[in-house]
Amino acid sequence: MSHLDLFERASELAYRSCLPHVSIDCAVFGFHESSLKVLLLKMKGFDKWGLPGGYVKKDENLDAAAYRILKARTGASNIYLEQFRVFGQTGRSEHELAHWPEHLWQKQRFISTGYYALVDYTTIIPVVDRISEQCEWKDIDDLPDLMMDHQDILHSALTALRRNIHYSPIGLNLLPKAFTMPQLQKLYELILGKKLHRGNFQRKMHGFDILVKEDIVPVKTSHRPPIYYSFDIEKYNNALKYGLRQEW
Amino acid sequence: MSHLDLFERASELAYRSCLPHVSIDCAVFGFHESSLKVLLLKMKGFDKWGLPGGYVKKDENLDAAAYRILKARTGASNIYLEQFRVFGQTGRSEHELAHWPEHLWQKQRFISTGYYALVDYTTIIPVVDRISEQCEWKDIDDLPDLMMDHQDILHSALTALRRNIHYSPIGLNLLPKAFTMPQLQKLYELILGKKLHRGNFQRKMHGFDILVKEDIVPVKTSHRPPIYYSFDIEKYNNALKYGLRQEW
DNA sequence: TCAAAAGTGTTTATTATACACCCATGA
DNA sequence: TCATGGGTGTATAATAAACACTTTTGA
Repeated sequence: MSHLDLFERASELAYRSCLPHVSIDCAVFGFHESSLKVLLLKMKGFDKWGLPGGYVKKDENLDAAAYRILKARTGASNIYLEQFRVFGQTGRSEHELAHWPEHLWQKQRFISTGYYALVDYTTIIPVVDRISEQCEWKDIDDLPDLMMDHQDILHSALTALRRNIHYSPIGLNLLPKAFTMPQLQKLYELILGKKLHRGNFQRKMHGFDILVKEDIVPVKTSHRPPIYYSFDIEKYNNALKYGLRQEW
Repeated sequence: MSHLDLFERASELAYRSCLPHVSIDCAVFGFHESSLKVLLLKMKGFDKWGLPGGYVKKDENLDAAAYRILKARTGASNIYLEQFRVFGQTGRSEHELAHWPEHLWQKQRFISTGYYALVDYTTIIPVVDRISEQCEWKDIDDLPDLMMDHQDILHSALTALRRNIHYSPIGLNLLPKAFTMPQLQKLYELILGKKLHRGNFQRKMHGFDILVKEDIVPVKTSHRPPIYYSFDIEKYNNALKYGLRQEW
């Protein structure tokens, strides 16, 4: 089946079941090997990458649609999602879809709600579906060309994430269940975009009283193995209500 | 003409010129007589109040629509607007419009983008249009019953405003061109929801170096008349980039 | 003389930021 | 012995928060 046929099919389906003019775009963040990653996909027939997204069923809550879209794309449920901005400029997709036939659903003007998602990199399996040919993690510092206004959306998501760092359980959602102090620090440094003082960071984190030591056999190293921690979720959430203190 | 006839007319017009399923709701804040006000209106045929809102023309940017809606409602252009959240639950308006005929535009499901606006109370003239019978400032601490989920939206707007207080030029937009230090302090106290220490507040504000003394003949008082200030807009905006320091 | 406004001085507590050590661990 | 991680002590600077006092102004 040609790419266009695929999109024709998707178009018909969407006309029947989804709200016109309303869409969702998601910036899915993950943390791996000391860097921040974002889940991108390449649609068949496009040479640029894009954020995963989709449409809202006529009878579906907006948030529920975002969950559904991400579940299909990552296999994971219970994903941490945060709405951060609406993108409603006219002509957002005009240039990109110039060669498509007018009657296609995708050619409509869309008002897109941007969500960012925080996921545990290790538990996600990027899913390539019928209309995409690749779905991969890309390093935030080494992004490919993005389609439409997805560059803006992603940048806006990162800014929102940074602003929310003291009010969102980013550690809980971006790290594996058990993690080390250097990992946690690195994550904060990446999001805040600056180096933090190791000793003070450690003291501060322990001061919040949200970390629990885990008995985990460390991987073999040629030096002292790190201690593994997990979050005391209740205490974590409680601490977040007041904000984990700002500034660094 | 009956209320329903009016809405029928509006409905037809909207079907022709607006994007279906997409709407805007605005929380317009003003400051007057030591209290925070919000602009509410009462639609004909309803006994509850609501936030001003409207729809997006097929060829209009989302932000532009919000400006247009507010300009029509207040007569003011150059209004400070900030998008803060999307409200996309199903059945948001179901209960309220239960008795309306199904074919009306207004009976659709709407995904509504919430904006908050900061305006100078003294320069605004609330406009009653064809479909509303009242448009008035209401005290934030003494609100009437609100229709649909407008209570939520308003609450959410206030929270957003509070979070942005150090990053938005709230003084510039909520106060008249010339204002006094006690007014400015009162405004901060209202938004933050707590008393601030007068001496420290004054010192801090002067420390930001964003205030300019104005030569204004003070109103007659039986005590020392206050000094009038205005903002040095350039310095104000510059200071906001780094945030006007948090916490108080 | 009073009430509201303006302006400063000062103290205390808290926090951020740095620097400097110490020790532990496993190849 | 080295590299990395874990932990702590301490000193300084900056800031928040509180209290107090003085002065100004116009009725």
